[in-house]
This record gives sequence, structure tokens and C-alpha cells, in this order.
Amino acid sequence: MIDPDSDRPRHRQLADSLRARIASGEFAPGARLPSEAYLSQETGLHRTTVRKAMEILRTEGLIEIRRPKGTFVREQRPEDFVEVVRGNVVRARMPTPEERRQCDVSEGVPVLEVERAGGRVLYAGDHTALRVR
Amino acid sequence: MIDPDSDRPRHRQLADSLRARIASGEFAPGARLPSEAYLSQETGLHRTTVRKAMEILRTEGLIEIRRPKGTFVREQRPEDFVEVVRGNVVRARMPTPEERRQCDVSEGVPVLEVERAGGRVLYAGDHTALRVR
DNA sequence: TCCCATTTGTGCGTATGTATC
DNA sequence: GGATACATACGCACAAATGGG
Repeated sequence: MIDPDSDRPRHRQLADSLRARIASGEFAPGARLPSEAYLSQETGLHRTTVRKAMEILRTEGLIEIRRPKGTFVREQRPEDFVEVVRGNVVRARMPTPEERRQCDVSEGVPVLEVERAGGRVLYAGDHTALRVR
Repeated sequence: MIDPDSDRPRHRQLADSLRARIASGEFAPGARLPSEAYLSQETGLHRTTVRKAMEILRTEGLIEIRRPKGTFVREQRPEDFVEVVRGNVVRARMPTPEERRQCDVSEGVPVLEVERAGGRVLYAGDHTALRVR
């Protein structure tokens, strides 16, 4: 599965492989991924290399880490719809750590920033959709 | 600056410090941050610890790494405005690696997904704003 | 209460590769 | 070629949180 001689770094190869297995449904939403130690042994890669692969998937919003329970495929939270109206401006960006706490999103999850007449409001990107009224 | 005895991990403390210095303008957009080796020496932290701090700022979209030139404060690309109309649905999420290439955004940058009658379109989150018509 | 196994988090050590100037 | 600076990847040790016996 992992080719040490490839030009592609091993942690990226592993991330690719896990991403594909998540997409295929082999690891369904809510399922636990194999532990770092297991993956390390299975692949022959160092644990730090495995961790880098996990880090990639985390910043892609695919997985969620619950220490020390394990690493899980992110479940879709039910989607909230928020209405935006004429003149509103919408941007997507990564939140600061403080904004992360405010919106209650985990690391690697973007936010929607809506600029209204009254000011700016942030919405968690992982379970919010804006609908243009 | 860095307190080894703090409960807060050292790489997070360093990330906090650098984030504040970027926000204050000490490191302006386009400016180069001190090298990993320099920060390592200055703070007494191991280089891998410094790298973790950099990684945090990178996933927050604050910095951009140009190897081997150095690490730079991200410049705001000029903003494109895209109009969305009644019935459109907008979401923010992290792109897959392939979508990253399509939208030409670096790692850690979210995308805006607009669902229209004709289908879905992605926009780079780092220089696109949606305006409600 | 306590100990232990599991699992992720932090942090330092060390070596080598790669791209740019 | 050398110096610089980030990238990859191995190693090691211990901390912290959770759960089971």
C-alpha cells in the first residue's frame, strides 16, 4: 500500500489511502479508525509519520480525535439553515482559537462570516448552510 | 515569553505569541517570519516544537511557507465578489486535495460552495466574497 | 482506591533530503 | 560548491485522559 520509494511522502500516501477508505464507506461516519499504534505496525511506518497523516485528514475536516478514545470519522451534524438577504456579504475563513470556542467547532473546521448592516456574525461551517432569501 | 511550566503546550504558546505579533502588525502581510532555526535558538525550544507552532498558523491561513525561502505572513489577495441570488445555498468547507488544485488554494484554506440551479460551484475562500444581490 | 492497559499529546534527539541563492 | 531553510522520517520517553478489573 505504501511505497517508500515513491516521490510522494509516506504520510501523504497514508492520508490518501485512509481518505479513500473513508470515502468508500469502509470507515463510515462515527466509526473509529485504527489506532496510531496499529496503523504504525500495519504499515511499518513510524508513529509520527502516521500522526502526520491523521493531521492532514483532521485539517480536511474528515476526522475528529477524542483522546484517549481514538480517532473517529466525523459525523455530519444536522444542518442549520440561515437566511441571508440582499446586500449581505459572505466569506469563508478559518476561525481564530477564540472564535473556535465561540462557534463550538473543532480544529480544521471553517466558519461562515456574514456581514450585515448590524455587523458581522459567524456560523460554524460544519453544520450551517446559508440560503439566499 | 514561553513558560515551560505552563499547562499550555509550548508550541501553542509560541503560536499564540506569533499570532499576536502578526495581528499587531509587527509582522506585516508579506513579511518573512524568523526562520525555524532562529526561533528555536531564541526560545530555547526544539525545532520540531517550533515547526508545530508554524503548522498551527498555517492551518489558520495566517502564514504561507515557501521552501526554502522562508515563512511569510499571507498577503490578502484582492477580493473577488461573486453574486448569489434567491434560492442559492452556500456552505463553507475544507476542499479535497483535488479541489484544492482546482481552486488553486493552499492547504488550510476553506472554500465556498454555492449550490445553484445548475449545480455546485466552488470558490477559493481566501479571496472570494459572496454578495447577495 | 488503586493499578493497568490503551490511546492520543507533547517534546527532544538525530539524520538526511531538497530547493534556492 | 557552500550556506540557508524547510521537509521527511526515523528514534525515544513520558504525560494525560479514559475505562476495566
